[in-house]
Amino acid sequence: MDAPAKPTRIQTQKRELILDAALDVFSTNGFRGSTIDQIADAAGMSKPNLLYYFKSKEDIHATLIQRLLETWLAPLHEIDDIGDPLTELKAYIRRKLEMARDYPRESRLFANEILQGAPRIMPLLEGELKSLVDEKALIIKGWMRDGKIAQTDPRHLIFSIWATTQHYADFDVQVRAVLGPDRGGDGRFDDAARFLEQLFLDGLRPKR
Amino acid sequence: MDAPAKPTRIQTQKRELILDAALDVFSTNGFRGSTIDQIADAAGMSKPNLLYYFKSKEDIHATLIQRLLETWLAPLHEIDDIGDPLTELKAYIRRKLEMARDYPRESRLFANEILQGAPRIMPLLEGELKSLVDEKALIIKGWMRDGKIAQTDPRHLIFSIWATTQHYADFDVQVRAVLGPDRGGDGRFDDAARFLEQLFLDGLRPKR
DNA sequence: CTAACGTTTGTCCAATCGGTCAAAAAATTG
DNA sequence: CAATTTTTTGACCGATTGGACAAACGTTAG
Repeated sequence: MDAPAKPTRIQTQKRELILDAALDVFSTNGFRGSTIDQIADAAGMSKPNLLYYFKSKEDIHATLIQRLLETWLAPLHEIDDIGDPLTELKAYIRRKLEMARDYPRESRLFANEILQGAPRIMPLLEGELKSLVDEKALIIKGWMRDGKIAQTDPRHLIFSIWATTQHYADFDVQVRAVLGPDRGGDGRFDDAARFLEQLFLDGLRPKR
Repeated sequence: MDAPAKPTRIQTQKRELILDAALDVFSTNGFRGSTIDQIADAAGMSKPNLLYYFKSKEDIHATLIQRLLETWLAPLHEIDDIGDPLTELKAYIRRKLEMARDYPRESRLFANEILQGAPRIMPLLEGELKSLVDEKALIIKGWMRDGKIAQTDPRHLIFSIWATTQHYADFDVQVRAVLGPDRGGDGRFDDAARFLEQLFLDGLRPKR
């Protein structure tokens, strides 16, 4: 009957250590570009030892992806039609930007997966993600009908928020290179936050 | 003295064929995720035959990247302060969106490179790209001083245009999955164009 | 025809890959 | 302590990889 056999303290610790190292490696090299040896090195253990905790490279990656998705969609879940629409959207943009700042590795892991055609999470995109977006698009559409925000395509609005915020994680090296060492430092996320708020609220047309 | 020995007709033809096949393969699998055999298969020739035209996998990739960058920055080059600022920016957004539609493979190749830390093009980002952005940021800053467009950060404005347009190439499978088979079709770029124009011009705050 | 040159491929090689295994080393339990 | 279980590792395996090479094939010029 093979009971699950609850994990020892060492097991949970080491598994966590491996997952953190693997996130480093996978997020910068992609799945195929990463080797078990690299991950084992980064985790400070031998390859067979790593394979004692995870039965394959796929297994590590799958665990990582699954965990990622839970936290990744949380900000979108939080959108509801209770508060003020513009405040709600501003808060969503801010949360997404904070995630790009605080969890850039997760963002890049996700980007790598999508770039390569999402072979491992396609069903999830068409299922859970699509219905979540559909649901939030309806809320946004309601705001538009009530004249609370401008009339536009709610789905492309969501895309544009994803794109602009995740850009600071996924294209980090480019952003840093262009801004130079001065503003490539810590201030760039504050600058981005200010800019995005203005863009999404009022656009570029000058006031008159 | 080893003259360059001008290439035969077959050589230029086959090299082009290989580059096209390699663009397919590299853009969906990344550099390390792609094999010479895959590229050779896609080009309809044997591996040694391919290596007769390019001396290594690196060589193919480098050629591809170099070529990409020439065309990739062309739209940004075209921005000047002769025309009307808002029209100029609208045109830039449109051109970038058309490139995402017509050259998605190039966009993904670039994204893959940046995601992995831009190991092969870092100097170019800090040199050519940075100075080009600096130059255009100055033009945009001028428009802002003249009150032609709203006061904001010109560099983050450029980032947001890159992010929102390239998103439709790099995250294509996600966009399609979320929009569903109906709007995942051909119309999505038109929808995106309409949405982005409104976003960048007037934002989301309702008119009153 | 034949010599010269450009093109193509089958075969091979060393390095690296994901993963196995048995045996040693630690840790835990009685 | 000894017995048992968990953890760690060195050695190894078959498959895949990037690339080399020489031989074969094709084409063209004399």
